[in-house]
Amino acid sequence: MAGDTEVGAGRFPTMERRLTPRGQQRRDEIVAFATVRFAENGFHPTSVAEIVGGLGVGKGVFYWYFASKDELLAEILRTALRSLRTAQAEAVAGELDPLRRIELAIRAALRWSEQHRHLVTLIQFASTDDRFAPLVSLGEAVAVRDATAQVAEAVSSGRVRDADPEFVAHAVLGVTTHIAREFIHKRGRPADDVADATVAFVLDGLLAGAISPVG
Amino acid sequence: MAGDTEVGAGRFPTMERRLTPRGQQRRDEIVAFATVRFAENGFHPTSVAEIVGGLGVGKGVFYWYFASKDELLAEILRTALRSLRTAQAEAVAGELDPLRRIELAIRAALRWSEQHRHLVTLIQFASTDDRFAPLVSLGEAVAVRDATAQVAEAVSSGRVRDADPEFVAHAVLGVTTHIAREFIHKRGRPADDVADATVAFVLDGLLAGAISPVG
Amino acid sequence: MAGDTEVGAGRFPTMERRLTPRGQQRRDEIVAFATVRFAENGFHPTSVAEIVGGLGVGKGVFYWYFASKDELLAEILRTALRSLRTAQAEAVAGELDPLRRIELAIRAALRWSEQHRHLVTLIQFASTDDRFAPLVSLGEAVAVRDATAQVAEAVSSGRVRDADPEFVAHAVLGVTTHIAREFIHKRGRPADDVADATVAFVLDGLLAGAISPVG
Amino acid sequence: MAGDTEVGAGRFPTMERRLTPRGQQRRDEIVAFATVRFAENGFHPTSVAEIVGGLGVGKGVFYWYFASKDELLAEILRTALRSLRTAQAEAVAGELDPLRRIELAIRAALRWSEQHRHLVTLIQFASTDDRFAPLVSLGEAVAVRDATAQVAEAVSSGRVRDADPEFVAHAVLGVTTHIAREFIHKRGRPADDVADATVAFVLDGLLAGAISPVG
DNA sequence: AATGAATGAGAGTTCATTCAT
DNA sequence: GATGAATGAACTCTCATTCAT
Repeated sequence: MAGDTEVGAGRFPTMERRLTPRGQQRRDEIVAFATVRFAENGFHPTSVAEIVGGLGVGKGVFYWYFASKDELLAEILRTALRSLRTAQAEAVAGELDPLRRIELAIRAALRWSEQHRHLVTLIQFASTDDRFAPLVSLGEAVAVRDATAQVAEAVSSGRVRDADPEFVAHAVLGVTTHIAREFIHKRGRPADDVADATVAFVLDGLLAGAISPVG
Repeated sequence: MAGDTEVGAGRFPTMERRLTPRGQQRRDEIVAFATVRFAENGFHPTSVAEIVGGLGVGKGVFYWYFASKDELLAEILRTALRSLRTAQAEAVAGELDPLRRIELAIRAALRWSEQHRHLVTLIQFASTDDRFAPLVSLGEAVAVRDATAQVAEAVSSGRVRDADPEFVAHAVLGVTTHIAREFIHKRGRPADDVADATVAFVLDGLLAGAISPVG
Repeated sequence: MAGDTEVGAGRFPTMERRLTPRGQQRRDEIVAFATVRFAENGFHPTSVAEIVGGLGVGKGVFYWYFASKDELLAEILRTALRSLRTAQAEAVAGELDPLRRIELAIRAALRWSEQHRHLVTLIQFASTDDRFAPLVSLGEAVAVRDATAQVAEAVSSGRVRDADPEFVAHAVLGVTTHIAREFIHKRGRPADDVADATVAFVLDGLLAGAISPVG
Repeated sequence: MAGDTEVGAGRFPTMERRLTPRGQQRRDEIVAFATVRFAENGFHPTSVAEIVGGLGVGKGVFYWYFASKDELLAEILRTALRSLRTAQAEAVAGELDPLRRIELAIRAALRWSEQHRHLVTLIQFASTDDRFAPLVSLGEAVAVRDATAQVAEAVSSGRVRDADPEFVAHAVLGVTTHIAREFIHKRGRPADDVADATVAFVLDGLLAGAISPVG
């Protein structure tokens, strides 16, 4: 994963402040609390007053740690995408087979989604807002780039049908994110079960393994 | 498409008002203008003042035709989802083969997305907002129900591998919507080209038709 | 006074809004009330809440008529400077003798200062704030330009000692504004009496007419 | 300069604190930095956070040395006015001729203005704010009182035309301060050149030394 | 049907000041 | 002496909505 630069570096510059352990803890509290509220209530409808009120602190505290409400969301997104990326990187570490890497990445994404449903909701919202969408795109781009490379390799070795690797990578991303929301979040299915079905769909589509051949 | 009831009937009650042709035109203007602004600027950041200002009318006009800003969005969504549904229904009309019906529905969805990118953006946003998400879910539910039925039929006739039809239907929906945004909206690819690749992915997954068998 | 263009046209664009007579009246009320408060309390210490509270109207009213608090001050300044300019222009109208024109302009300025002490205070404050100083400079520039021309003419006809006309014009401006504040505003002396002494000082300085010649 | 009492003793009581040399230096740094920021940015718009941030110290430092932001400005003003007064006193020391004393005081004021433009700006601002204006008035009063005495003496000896000495003193003050801002600060002219013209204007007005007598 | 005017709660943000460490 | 953290009132400004005309 060479060239993996920090995303969204230009916009929403992180507030650089020397923090004591107590300060760092406060900051984390704010992030955690805001993440839940943003996800459950929506970003715009959740006010700064609500956040600091919920934490029982003064308004100034918020602006001591974050330059703005936007910047807080940007930070949440950056952290979330980095976490997802890390989870996937760890899952595929050591695996050389491209198809297995894709499978492991899907499983990792679904497991991550199961554990971070609020972040998934926030990422989805962010991708609909012009100010935050680039952050999400950049975050996704890393995963897509990796998946694209695996597919390309599998295609060239003949183990995957001839298809545009980038297109296929996005198709996999689309399946995975939608399935996570629909089956893991809405219906509470276990990530691992959902992953089996997702991997099957991604590898075989509708037809492969069907009893009677297509007309 | 039996059982197709009007979605979201309870909430956001449509303002029933007898409108003159001139009045209907005004109303349509508002809907059209607001759709674009909501999609480009975001729903929350777009104010009613901006909408009426952009149309050069007074604020009263807005509230003459719509009970609230929320209700306007609800109406846009309802109309949009109905339009998509209609496009798909027309596309599959007369076709009896379940796999062909699915293919045609995908193609119709992509073509519709190409022509209504603002609505696609709005639908995506709406699904992240608790107040509007049910509307979207209900709208999607119709398409999913139909696709589920087709898949079930195809599975029972052995033409599709044994899989949970509803899961597969959602997988198809996930692929289609993500691909529409990524390739049609962001990159401006023609819907028909994208549709070919999408259908291939949905039917064959990664493996089918590969040269060398999987290890 | 050819070339007399509207000052400060670029910054602080006036909010163009069609106003009903009632609206115009409201707007004027705000201007009048704010002028007094700004002058007595200071611009920064006077809040918008104080203004609307004092008028017994809602906060929105302020922003219906003015884009911002800054813009309101800019408008007050523009109006004030235009009023002063007009008063001076009317005072010198028809007079051809350059020295008499200067005298009449001084008298007009002092009389105007007597009647608009709040505006004088505001102009002085504005000239200390980078955002508003250009407005004041531009306003003054008109008067200075005119005075400079009169002085130049008087110098060339030998009726005024050889001096840099622009410098002298500013010197006259400096005397007049300071004297207005010190004697008319602080001590409440009548403008006309003060004007006599001011004119005498400007024309004669300390020495002219002294009994014994300077050493 | 008998009767020269410390001005503004009642308000803004100076924080009496025994300071180490290091402490005194810190304090001076704050004064110097704040003076520039107050002058360039405005007093109200410049926050304490900005000042301590610019010096790279914590907020506590500020409040260790100054009771409040207002008190800091008061101190800056007091120091500035004392400095100006001292400069003038030194300039006229030993000179007995009243007209020469006035001339020397003007020259000293202009030279001081050239070297302390930020302070000049601050003094001007302070005189527009009710809380600080008395400080400035008191500071000016000293100079005016002295000038008034000189003028009175010159008038009684017949070397200056019969005029209200206090009025004339203020007229001189008005010319001098305005000219300093306009020609020294804005246009960067050398103080000594400007002083020549200022003294000429003050002594001769427009007319003295003109070629042809006034009509 | 439509307008301009008004509302006022509430938004995000700032800031002088205080305080525990 | 000095820090980072915290306070919370006050600030400017926005906005969905209502209403008299």
